[in-house]
Amino acid sequence: MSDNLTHHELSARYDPTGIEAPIYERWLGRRAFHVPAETAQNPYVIAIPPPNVTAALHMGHGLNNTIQDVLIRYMRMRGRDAMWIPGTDHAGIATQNVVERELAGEGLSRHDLERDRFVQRVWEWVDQYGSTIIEQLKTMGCSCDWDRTRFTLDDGLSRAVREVFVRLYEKGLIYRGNYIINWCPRCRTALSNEEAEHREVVGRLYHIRYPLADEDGQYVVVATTRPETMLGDTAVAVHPDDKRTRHLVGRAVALPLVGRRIAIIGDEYVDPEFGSGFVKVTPAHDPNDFEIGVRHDLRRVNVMNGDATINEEAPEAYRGLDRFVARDRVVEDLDKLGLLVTVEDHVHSIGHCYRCNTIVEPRLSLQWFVSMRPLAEPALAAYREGRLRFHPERFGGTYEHWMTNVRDWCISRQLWWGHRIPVWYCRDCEEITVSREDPAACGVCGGELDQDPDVLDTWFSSWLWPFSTLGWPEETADLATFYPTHTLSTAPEILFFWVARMVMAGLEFAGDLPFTDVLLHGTVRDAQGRRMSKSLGNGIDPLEVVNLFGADAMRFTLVSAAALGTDLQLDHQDLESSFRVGRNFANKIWNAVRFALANVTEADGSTDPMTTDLELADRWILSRFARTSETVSGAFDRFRLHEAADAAYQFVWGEFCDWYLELVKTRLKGERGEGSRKAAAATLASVLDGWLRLLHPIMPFISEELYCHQPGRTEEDTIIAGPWPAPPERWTDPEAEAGLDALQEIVGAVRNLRSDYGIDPSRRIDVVVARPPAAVADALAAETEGLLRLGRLESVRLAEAAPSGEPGAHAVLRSGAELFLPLAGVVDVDRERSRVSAELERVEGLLSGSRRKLEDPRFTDQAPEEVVEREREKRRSLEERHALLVQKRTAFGSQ
RNA sequence: GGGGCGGUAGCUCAGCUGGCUAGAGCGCUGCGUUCACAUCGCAGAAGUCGGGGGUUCGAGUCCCUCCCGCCCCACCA
Repeated sequence: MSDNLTHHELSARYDPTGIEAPIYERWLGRRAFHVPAETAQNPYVIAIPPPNVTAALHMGHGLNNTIQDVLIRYMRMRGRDAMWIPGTDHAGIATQNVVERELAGEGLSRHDLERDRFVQRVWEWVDQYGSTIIEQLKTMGCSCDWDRTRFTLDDGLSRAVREVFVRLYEKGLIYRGNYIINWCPRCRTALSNEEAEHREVVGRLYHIRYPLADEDGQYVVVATTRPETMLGDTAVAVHPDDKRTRHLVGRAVALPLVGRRIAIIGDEYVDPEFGSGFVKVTPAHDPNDFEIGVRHDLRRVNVMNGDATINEEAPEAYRGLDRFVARDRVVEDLDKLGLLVTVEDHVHSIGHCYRCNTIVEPRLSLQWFVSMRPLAEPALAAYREGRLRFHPERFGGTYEHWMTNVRDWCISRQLWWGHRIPVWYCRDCEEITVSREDPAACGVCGGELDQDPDVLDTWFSSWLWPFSTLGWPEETADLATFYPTHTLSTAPEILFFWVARMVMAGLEFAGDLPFTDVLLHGTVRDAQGRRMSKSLGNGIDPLEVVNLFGADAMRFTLVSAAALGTDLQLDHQDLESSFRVGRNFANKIWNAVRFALANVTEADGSTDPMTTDLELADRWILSRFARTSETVSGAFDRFRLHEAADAAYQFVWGEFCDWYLELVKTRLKGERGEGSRKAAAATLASVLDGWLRLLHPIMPFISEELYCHQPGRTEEDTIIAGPWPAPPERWTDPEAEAGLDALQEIVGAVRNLRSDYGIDPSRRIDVVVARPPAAVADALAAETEGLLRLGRLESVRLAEAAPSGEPGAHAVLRSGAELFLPLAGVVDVDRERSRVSAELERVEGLLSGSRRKLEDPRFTDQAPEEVVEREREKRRSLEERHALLVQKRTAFGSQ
């Protein structure tokens, strides 16, 4: 709270500047986010998806971390020991790339520095820039337990990585082998299947003649999208049953340009329906060909270097050429030899490096892998047994599909930044040492050891995050108390990279699921629906938004725009229009409270409204609050944050401000007596306090600020710790709701007629309500004063019937009552006649539909009783209105 | 080649297990210096819920099919 600020000093406009930061400091000062393991009875835990240390905060982070903070704050107020673990990821390739780029600016490569100095340099970079995103989260209001901040390269987490590697190795689930992997020639490292992003590109399909060896003039035709790989061909395959081609099995072709004699083999892999029926086989550059090679014991000729230039395995003419230059050269040379048959455009999907977008080269390489099948089984079972849930549910299917078809995970990376692979090779014997501790010498022969130069995939530390952050493999109090965590909120694109693997790791190493509920939020897009990205320059900086409108405005806007399972659009060129909803709402809240606080005393806030002489409006708002409270809680419980935001918004703006405050204004001034004032003030104070709490998870700053301004509260009081509103059952009051509903309808009808007839807003007029049902009459009697004020009326009169023969405006209400505004000289008979006719027509339509339903015994027999009853009620109301309207029209007709 | 998502007012989207006289915000039109708020108030116009078929007493909601966007997965050269 701003120092000693009283309600008199609240400005007419909400300005979050100068309010948010001190509140955050106050929370920190009270250690409001910290939960000691020793005292946690009923924990609720979220582990943050650790942002890359290289990352700057973008709207995706804005959304995801808002969601997590909303859940954490909600649970904290509900009395849970809500603990949110923050931290960052070392992001192997991404971070190494950033620093290498920086070096390039100095004309250096990492090799100029050598390994140790390069890694040192990355650490310096991380120390300097690494924590900015964490600082930025604070600006957004994130209530993380900062004492528990972790980094994936921390000592503790590194220990966890080694432990896991060794355990998997000992279990036989980690192996090393020569396989075709995805290779990024720019990053010069292997990638996992997930790290190769497949995108459709228009390429070419080249049809090439391979002359039969020992058979002048005869040839076979193969097709390929990567002609340069022919330099590494070691066979041509046909389907063994293909009548056209099977007779050639056992013969050989002379590989053009290379001159190698290679066999024609029969293999089931070949699709006889496709193309010529002949397939070139390059075991070192294609996963299928690799498999064929295994079956037929073919040579594997790797024709490329790590940078995808052609190596010495190929004829001299091509050596040193980049793969795409070589491709053109090969095609050109084949053409000159008359061996190029056709070239056609061909759309196909090829892998791109997820970090630098370079086209990935499938390449034979010696790498480390994790066998995933055994790990996937329990992870799949957990989902199928309902212990692991996805929101929205459909992602469960995606998860299941991936798990079912999971392939082994290539975990070695030819990088320097990351967790070094804990494997040592003996210089003197064949022994491989895999160890938790760095070994001094070969355990078998005592020879010198060399550690494997590679590091692990960055996700190999991320998949341990929910428990490595809590101290695993040590049996810490944190681990015992806070594991398993509860909710994981993240973007769907890392479902496989991270979420699925965390489930496997949690079950395998920590003995339990890492979380029970996975919340996948949508993508933040720009006004044209494009994904926000640095390269498009269409991103929005959350800090800029916070500066302009405040964190609460941003958070509210994001939450209310992100319905479960949907993307959200924001206009980066018009921040005001994008975030106006939240900004205006914050201002509305500010002013509502400002007004309320000017009208309640300390005593009012501590009075239980139920002990006062409640009037209709009081009973109504208490009832509405009770319902809203339930809706909001239910929505949070089901991860439907947007619904919670929506319900709170509608209640605060549409009910509390638009109706309740308007209705109690004069009462608060004591114009209707002290008892009436007291009831209004106590109700107001109570409901206000309640909805500030409802809003706190989404709008933590303004709710905290205003909460402290309430009478009787001091800076010692905070809203953050709760409690969450739990309105008593007896606040719910259907009768009051019906009464106010009737009042609202009447006010609405009066306003409508006034507006229609262009009656000067300052002119007070009379109204006649004819034949109101008792409940409506009671409501009118209870709130006559409110009705007069809101309808800008001079008087309201109840009557048996609307005056006939008198010029005026008419409306028929849902209750069957009739509204009449005597407006001699204003109301135009023709106009009134057509109004009534139009209304009659509408009612007739509805009525006939309703009758048709009720006359059908199948409806009355089969539909639930309450539905039928509601329909009868509707018909009754429509019939009355219909009769009245007919009467009106007749009256007009006779004039 | 599989799988999924979306198509509801001019725009962005809600509408969950079928009961809706289909909603919100923005925009638009008209009115407004009512003492919390013009970052406001009041009123209004605006929808064949993508097309067609089906199930049902009843369909925006379920099924089939077609059209149009988008996404994910996949080793057809």
